[in-house]
Order: sequence, then structure tokens, then C-alpha cells
Amino acid sequence: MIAASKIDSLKNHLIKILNKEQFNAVVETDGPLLILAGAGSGKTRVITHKIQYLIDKGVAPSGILAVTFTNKAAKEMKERVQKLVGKQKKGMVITTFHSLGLQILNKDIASLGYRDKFSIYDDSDCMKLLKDIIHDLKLPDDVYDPYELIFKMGLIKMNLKNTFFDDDPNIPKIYENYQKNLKIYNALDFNDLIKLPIELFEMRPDILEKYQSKWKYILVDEYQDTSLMQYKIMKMLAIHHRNISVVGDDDQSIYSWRGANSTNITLFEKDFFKIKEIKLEQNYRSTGNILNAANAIINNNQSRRSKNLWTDGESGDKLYLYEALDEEAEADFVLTYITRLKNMGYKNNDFGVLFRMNSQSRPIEEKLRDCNIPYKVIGATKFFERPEIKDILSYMRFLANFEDEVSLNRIINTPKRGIGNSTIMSIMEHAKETNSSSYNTIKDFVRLGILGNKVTPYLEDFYNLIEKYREMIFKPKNISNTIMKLVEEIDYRGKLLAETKNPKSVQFKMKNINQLYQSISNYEKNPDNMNPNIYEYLQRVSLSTRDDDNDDKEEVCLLSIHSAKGLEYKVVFLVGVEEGLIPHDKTLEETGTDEEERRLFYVAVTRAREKLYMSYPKERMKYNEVIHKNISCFISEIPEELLEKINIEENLAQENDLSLLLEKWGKK
DNA sequence: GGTTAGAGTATCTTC
DNA sequence: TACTCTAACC
Repeated sequence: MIAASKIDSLKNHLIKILNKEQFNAVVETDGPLLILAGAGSGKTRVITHKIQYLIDKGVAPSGILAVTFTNKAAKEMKERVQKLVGKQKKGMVITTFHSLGLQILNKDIASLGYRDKFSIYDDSDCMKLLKDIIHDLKLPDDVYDPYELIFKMGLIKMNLKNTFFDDDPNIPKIYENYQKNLKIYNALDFNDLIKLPIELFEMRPDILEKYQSKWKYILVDEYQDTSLMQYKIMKMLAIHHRNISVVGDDDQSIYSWRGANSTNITLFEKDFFKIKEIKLEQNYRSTGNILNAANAIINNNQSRRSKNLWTDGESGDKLYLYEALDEEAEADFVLTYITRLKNMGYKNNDFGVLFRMNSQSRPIEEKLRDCNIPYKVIGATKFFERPEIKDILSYMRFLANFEDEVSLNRIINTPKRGIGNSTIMSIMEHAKETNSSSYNTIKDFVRLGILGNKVTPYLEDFYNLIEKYREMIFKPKNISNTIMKLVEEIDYRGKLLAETKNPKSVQFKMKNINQLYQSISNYEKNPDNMNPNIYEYLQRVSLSTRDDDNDDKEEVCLLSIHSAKGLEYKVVFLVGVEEGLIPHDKTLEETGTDEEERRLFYVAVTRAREKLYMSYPKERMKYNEVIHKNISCFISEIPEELLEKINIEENLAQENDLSLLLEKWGKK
């Protein structure tokens, strides 16, 4: 009775705050449901309220699984659910596909013949591994580019290609070695985090059943971005109770290069049959003009489900377009308008500067710094991928997993300690011959003095160093302390100083390392972490893109279009709307169609709530050469009456308050 | 056998 | 610009 009245009052509340389609999507809890949600149609709102609704209906939080695509989306969903249901969310799993896979593997990977405490390799680790393999197989490294190989390994691993393409017999050979080495090194790549759980479920139906009965309600966000394998996991988990809601927008599918497949929507309809479908088409985010432009653009795509976003809001400003002389002028343009809009009352965090490539952020960053406007770059050179951080992390990873040869290779002579390439080679070869790990081989070499009087002492020092810190790092709550001591003992600062003529960069790098200590010690101190240990910390790091900073700060956001998906800004600056970038040359070349690029452009446009400024430089420096750029063909798909070209000089002349900026340009 | 300087070349988007 | 590889040097 009590539960019934609680649910009634929630329903009454929901009816007031949601539109009809949203409401239906929330209360339709049982059975398979496909929610096609256009940009800005309140999709996260639906998911979070649905979770609230389920809980009020009496579903135990631990029976709910919500999976999204990015850390950022998962984090946001967690926060919003927390606001709605408070502390009740205990036991609920809201996570990304990759960490879901990791969670499953952490429990049962032994059943697959893998060992516990594995390392997780990111792309750069995998590339190193592939380079070694190419070298071992004596293949020409100009033909076998590790960057491309990573992609091919992924295709093979994810079964996207059953037969090996190219008819190149070396590709399967490389793959075989790649897999073999990963296993020897006790390491998984990102694809393994998705693939191995499936193998586990196939091999051990009892484990699958456990999860099937645990997660009675499953919600999938950003469904259009799931890969075939990710879909397979969800299908395995949900196929019996069929209580699965997937939310997605085929128009925002921008990850096909990573294996995402919007035909998963068709698969879902087929596998789960008799699904309900709800379309959310009312947009609450953008002005009419922005929305109309977005609709006009996306309508040029042939393969899409019909959907038409509408709003009952105002039509607002036109979309602005600015043609800059070069990248610097483009950055000046962005800053001029940020300043101008701030004078009108906009705050720093109302602005989002979007670009296709992370490297485009640099000129804007410089200008922001000059003008003393606080900003943050999301995603760019990811913190945990910075060389100095990777060096230290490699020490940590090796201390945690002595079989991790990629990490060993990175640290064995970093900083330089007299262990050169040929020594490393002979260690690795001997290890392979004796079927032993390199570290065991080092131990033997040191003991027997095999490498002679010159190298042996160096090797011994390294061995003793590792042994010493291995002991320290496993003491409870001693990770950050250990790492701090380690960095000092190996004189990492000295290494940095020796490598550069620019002491400022050393300072910056050491600051980053300090931030790493902070991150570790935060992890150790957090009472939510029951048993802080180096394995768990490293796993978290591998899957995170450093978003420990709060979003609430008043800072201008710089980010790629890809990472902007799901976010919104009052004012969006979309820079570099030029041929070659959007649509990107490489993508056109690889896929032969501009549809995904158009979707990307669509995502960018629909991030804007009130104002959208698009710009591109007529000239761009690339590898020290001036390249002429043409405006993106997508611009011509926007109806002319929605576009307004900006002439910045004219504009400035009208506004005396900006003579300051003009003066600044004069200085150049 | 290891280190260093200088030449040569290029990684787009994310977990 | 920044990173990787090669060749000459210690």
C-alpha cells in the first residue's frame, strides 16, 4: 500500500515535469524498450528518472545496471541519480562498458587461464609491443605501421573480420604473436576488456546466470556507439528477463572507427523482438535557428531513421560565421567574442570551444592565457599519457606485475643507468629461450655475472632498486609515499634537466608528477576505497581520462567534438570548420563517405544552446609549411537565411570598448 | 657496448 | 613542433 502511494505520487510528479514521450519512456520499465532520443531531448533526464522510478517501485538498487560509453557520461549520470534518490543508490552499478568488463574479469579471469593482477595496456603500450613483434619477425617497419596494426588487431580480435584481409599472411602471424605476448606479459588491451567477459560467459554459463539474475533491469545509454561485442554482452545479460532499455540517437553515432555500429539498433529489434519504441523529438536545449540548421545538415544523410527535432522556444540569433586569415586570427576572433559576451553577462563556463583535433586547442589556449581567462582543456594530452607520468606509472606497473615487459622496457634504462639496447636484447632473448621472464633472467644474469664487469653492476643496481621498492609499495597505504621516494632516488628531476635546455618544462613536468602523488594519495585516503592497493589504482588510471577536477568551476571549456557529445554550452565556438578537418581527409579516404563526418558536425552544432560561432582559418601552418584551407562543405548545407557572416574589423569599430584588443594586434 | 646529436617524419576522434 | 631513428662518438 505504502509503496503504491509512493509510486503514485512520483508518477504525478513526473507527469508534471516530463513531456508525454519522456514520461512513457520512464514508466515503461518491463520488457525491451528502444528510446530514440534526438540531441537535447532530455535523454539523461529520462534515464535518471527511470532509475528513480524503478527504485520507488521497489527494485533493489543492486538489481540495476546502467552502462554508458564515456567516463564523463557515467560520472554525470551517477551524480544526477544521486541527487534524485540520495543514498539509496548503494549497490547500483553505473559504469562504462570497459569498467564493467574489468569488474567481471577481476572476479573470474582465472577461469579463462589468465592470471590475476594483470596490466592494462593502452594504445601506446600496444604499439610498443607491436613494434617489438615487427622487429622480432624481421618484417619491414615501413610497411607494417604499428598505428595501423593496432586497428587491424582490433578488427581481428573483435571478430569484425573473420577472414584476414589483405591476403597478407604476416597479419595473422603478427596477431598471433601479439596475443601470445599479451598473455605472457599478463596484460590485456582495451578490446580484451570487452571480449574476454564474453568468452567467460560462454565458457561458464553459471557465472553468466549469476549476473543475469543479479541485474534485473539494464539501461544502456549512447546506444548508437556500442560495438557489436558490447552489444553482445548486454544481450547475454538481458536476454532472459528482457528488461532492457536502450537510449540512443543514430544521428549522433560518431565512433564507427572504433567499431561502433548503429546497425545494432536493428539487431536489438531482431534479438529482442516485440520491442517498444519511443521517439523523443522535442528539443529543450537549442534555439530554433540552431535546431533548424542542425536538421538541415543531418537531412543530407541517406542512412538514418526519420526524426525531426523541434522546439517551442525562440528562434534566437542566427549562426555566425567568421573567415579568419590564419589560426592566430581565428583565436583572436574567439577571444574577442568571449570578452564581448562576458561584458553582456555571460560567464566563463558558458563557453565551449570545440574542435576536430586536440592539437587545435593550442592557439586558443595561448590567447586565453594572455587574457587571463581561466580555462580547462578536456581530454587533450591526457594526464596519464604524459611521458613523465607514464614513466612513473611504468615503474608502478612493473612493481605490480613483474611479467609486464612493456613497462620493464620503459623503465630499465630510465633514467639512463648504463643498460643499453644490446643488453636489453640479450636479456630478452635469453628469457625467451629459457621460457622465463626477463626479470628472472636479470636476476640470474646478476647472480652469475654473465654480462661482464661493466654492465653487471648497473643491472644489479636496477635489480636492487626494484626489490627495495617492491617491498615498500605493498605496505598498507604506502603507495604515494613509496613513489615519492622512488622518484627521488632515481633522480628523475635530474633526468629531466639533462634532457632539455628549457628548465621551465622540467618544472611543469615535476608539477605533473606532484599531481600524480596527489592522485594516489587521494585514492589511498578516500574512505570509500575499502582496501586501497596498487592494482586497483592502476586499473582505475588505465580506464580514466583524468576527470578528477570539478566541472563547476567558472572556466572556459576547450574540447574535441567527440568529447563534447552529451554536453552543452550557452555559447559554442566551433573552430576549424574547413575541408580536411570536418570532413576529415583521412576519414573520407578510409570510409568513402562523409556521413559520419556530417554526424560529427551535427553533434557540434547541437551542443549550442543560444549562440553558435563557427570559424576557420584561410591559412594554416603544418610542419612549417603554409597550407591554404577551404571552408567546410557542410556550411553550404545550412540555409543561407540562418547564417550571418561576421566582419570583425567592422564590428570592432562599432564597439569602442574593444579598441584595446585592436591595439594588441597592432603590437604583432 | 652505451650515449648523444642531428636528421627525418608525422597520431584524428576514445576506453 | 615533437618525437623517433640512425650514425658517429665516447
